[in-house]
Amino acid sequence: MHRATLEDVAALAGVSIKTVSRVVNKEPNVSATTQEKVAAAIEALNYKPNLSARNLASQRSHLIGLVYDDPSAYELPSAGYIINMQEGALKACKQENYDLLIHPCNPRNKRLSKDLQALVEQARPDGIILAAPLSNMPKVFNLIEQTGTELVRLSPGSSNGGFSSIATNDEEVSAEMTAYLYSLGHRKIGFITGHPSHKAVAKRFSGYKQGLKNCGLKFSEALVLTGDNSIGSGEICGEKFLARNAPPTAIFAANDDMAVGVMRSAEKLGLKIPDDISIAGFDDIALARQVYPALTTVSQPLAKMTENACRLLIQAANNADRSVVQEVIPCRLEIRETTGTPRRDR
Amino acid sequence: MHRATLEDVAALAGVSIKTVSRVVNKEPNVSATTQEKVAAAIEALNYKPNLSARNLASQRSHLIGLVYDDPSAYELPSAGYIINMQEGALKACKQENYDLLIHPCNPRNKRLSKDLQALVEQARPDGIILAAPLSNMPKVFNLIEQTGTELVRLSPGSSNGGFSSIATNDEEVSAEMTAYLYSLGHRKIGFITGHPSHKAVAKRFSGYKQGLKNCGLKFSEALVLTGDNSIGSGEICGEKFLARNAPPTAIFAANDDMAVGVMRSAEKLGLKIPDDISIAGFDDIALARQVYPALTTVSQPLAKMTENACRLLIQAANNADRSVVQEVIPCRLEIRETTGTPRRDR
DNA sequence: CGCTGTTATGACAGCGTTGTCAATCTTCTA
DNA sequence: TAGAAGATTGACAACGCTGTCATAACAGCG
Repeated sequence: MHRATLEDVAALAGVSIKTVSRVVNKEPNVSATTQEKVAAAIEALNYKPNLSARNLASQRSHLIGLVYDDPSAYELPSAGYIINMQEGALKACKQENYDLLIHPCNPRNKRLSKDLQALVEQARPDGIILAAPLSNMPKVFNLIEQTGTELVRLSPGSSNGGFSSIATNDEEVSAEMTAYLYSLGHRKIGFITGHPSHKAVAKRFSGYKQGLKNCGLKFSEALVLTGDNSIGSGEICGEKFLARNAPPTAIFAANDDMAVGVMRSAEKLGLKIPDDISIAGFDDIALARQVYPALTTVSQPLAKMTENACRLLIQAANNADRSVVQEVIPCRLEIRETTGTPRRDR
Repeated sequence: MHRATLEDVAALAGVSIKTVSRVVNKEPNVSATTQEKVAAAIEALNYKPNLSARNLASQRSHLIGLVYDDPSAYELPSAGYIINMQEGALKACKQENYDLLIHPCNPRNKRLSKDLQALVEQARPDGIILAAPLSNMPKVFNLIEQTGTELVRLSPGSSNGGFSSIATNDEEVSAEMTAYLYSLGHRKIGFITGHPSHKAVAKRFSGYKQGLKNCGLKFSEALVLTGDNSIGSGEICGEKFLARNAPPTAIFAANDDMAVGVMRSAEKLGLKIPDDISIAGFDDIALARQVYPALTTVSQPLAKMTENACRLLIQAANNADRSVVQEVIPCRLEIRETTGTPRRDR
């Protein structure tokens, strides 16, 4: 099955291939009548530009690479996270006539550098989106920078002046969640922090402290336990909190998995959620909606983040405009069923 | 940053570009000494072939399209499903030096045809993998066939002679699960079937019937309820079953979501799983491992399926060998904690 | 030693675009 | 109305590779 080329269209429209190319690419300085003739010919022949030829001639690949932690190396709950990121990136790519290359990779693997180099040097995407936690590994983003490929980091732990990034307001929204718990009547709000390597967790913790301060509560080390981001660790921390004589009336966990763990520990003790204990998480993973009662949490605008990142990269590819952009997109409190007014008698 | 081309390598090695091309593509008839010289030059210049140029010249895109139902149009639990499919396809692509284009699409959208046409005619992948349930829509696969793009259908409801496909043994493994419940001592095994449009569900139901037969139990309509594949419908069916005077001692649901619904209904009634009631699902979604107790289910070799599909397509692209292959990959029983010996006193 | 058949190598023409630059045609200004 | 400025169009050379075909080198044979 033969596919129409510029030449075919040009012949039918009675113009040169360059003029057709101009119409296809919406370049200026083509008369209205010519445009119509060409458009008709394109329609008649169902002409679609050949991407390989276009890419070769224009020295661009019209490809964006989305690089993230390989989920098959872990437990699977991160799937929803990845799908959300893909969704946003796909949306932007589709609109801009780009294609998306997904590239899960395992940072614990020694071949990581080779692997990334393969992406950059083989497929040669016009830009790369680097998701957390990879976005916080200098080894990774320096490698990409060296190749000269445009880069946007997602949720960077610390803003590095040299790179564009899209971040969320983890700290502020954590303070907001704390204030929300306060507003329900809670005065003893426990916090479960997570693995320290996860930069976002540190921000959430500091947001919690700020939130207490804003409400006029004072921070107490006794109300903080440390987990490792897993459901199991949340369960253990939950048990510790709830075994106390005067346990907190609300527990805010730095991620959803740990919050679900706390829910399990409460169920085991026969406590009623949220009457006996309010629980809040962070991330809004799919599980947060699937547990019963549904978990109050913070949802991150993941799709929006990758979408904007894509747009940034495509813009840079178009303009050769290498300005550094650092955007912050706010998270949203997702109030569901695990938070409520504390019991009078506690 | 200038990238080495064939010409650069050829100059350094003192041969023609065609010879370098031969070495790169492992074509025959290059002397050992020449090969070494060229290999050294490639190494020295860190030469990587330009895919656009290669694709343009060879009339192939070295791209595989993975087409599946858009998860953002639904609830999100399907994320794990998609990630698994991507995983297998990525593995095969990486090995064969192909790239993967992911293409979620919404079959309820009127622009579906346009959308698929855009994929086929713009990106021009060398092959397309069509996931269920899209793989069962003639409108969809006929459209792709018309474009002449190589196609593999995943889990086709009915084998259509004209297309290659990768399927699972849903029927057999459902019989196996039924037999497993029998072997635990269950003699009254309920089944919850799902939305009839889901072809796989019908196969699972018929497998259940076959399983009963194999065990010498006789099938009874009274032990079958119909849900709609959702958690909620599973909960309702569970309530109906468990409210009976002599409820089944085991319930096998046609998918995990409904099985989780049954778990909820049992919990509400204060029943202990698996002592009071055994529950089994099908799919092995992430949630199956996250609920407590963990759900006994059937896991589908999704990654393996897409991996093989990819291989098939790439082979076809290489050989111009258009033979139709219909492969069946067996599922695995995932025995976890929701199934056990039935109580004596029931 | 000349002939044939095989192996090894290179020259060169595409592949279907885009980018550059020159040519032509209009329109406007003085 | 000549000349300048701008708008419109096309010729042609890249882009970096693969495929085809011609040629060169070399072996085996009578």
